[in-house]
Amino acid sequence: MILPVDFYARATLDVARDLIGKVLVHRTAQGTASGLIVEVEAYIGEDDPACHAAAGRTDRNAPLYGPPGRAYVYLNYGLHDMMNAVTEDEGHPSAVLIRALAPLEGLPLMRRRRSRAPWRKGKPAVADPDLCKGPGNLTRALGITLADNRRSLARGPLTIQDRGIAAGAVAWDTRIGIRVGTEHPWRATLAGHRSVSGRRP
DNA sequence: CGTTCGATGCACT
DNA sequence: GTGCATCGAACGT
Repeated sequence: MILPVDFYARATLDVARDLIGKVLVHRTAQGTASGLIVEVEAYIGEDDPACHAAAGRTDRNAPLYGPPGRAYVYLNYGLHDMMNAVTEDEGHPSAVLIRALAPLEGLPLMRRRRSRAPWRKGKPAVADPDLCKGPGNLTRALGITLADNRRSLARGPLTIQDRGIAAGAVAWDTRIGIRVGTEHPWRATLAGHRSVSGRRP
């Protein structure tokens, strides 16, 4: 079942917690790829210094201010596309960053996309549990790009689904990879899962 | 284990 | 011009 817009129109921390164990699916002309969400981070409002809305509204972060249930995709470090799910109500800039998946469907397609990265030329193949480990890696494996920015997650080809998978315990700790706002325990992981990036509580 | 650093594009000052 | 919500390799402990 595809998660409806209502799922996202709630407090961001609740959405983050509930996204653990759901399935991110991307259908493209090359095929379908999907993975179980095992790591997310919440970015909440203009008062959160790590949120892109911290300095107010701009052309780039406008999707954060828009309706919930849309994708907010942006390019980071000139190399990596990051995918967020926009949460809360219009005018309340907040989102959940998808940071890691456990690969489910389309493994050969993911392997092909990962190995196509310029910096992986001539390198050994990525191990299956690592295909979607990290926010830049998962967008590459699923073929998610800036073209998906603002897309509704309630209609294909990019959706998040509830497949009734019984996930384990959710662990909370501080967000990683940021220089400000590190005090908030707004990173949720599927406890101990090996596809989680970085620290693994 | 840990820290450092280059690649790379663009929004923002 | 500066600084990233990164990745992966190189090097130090």
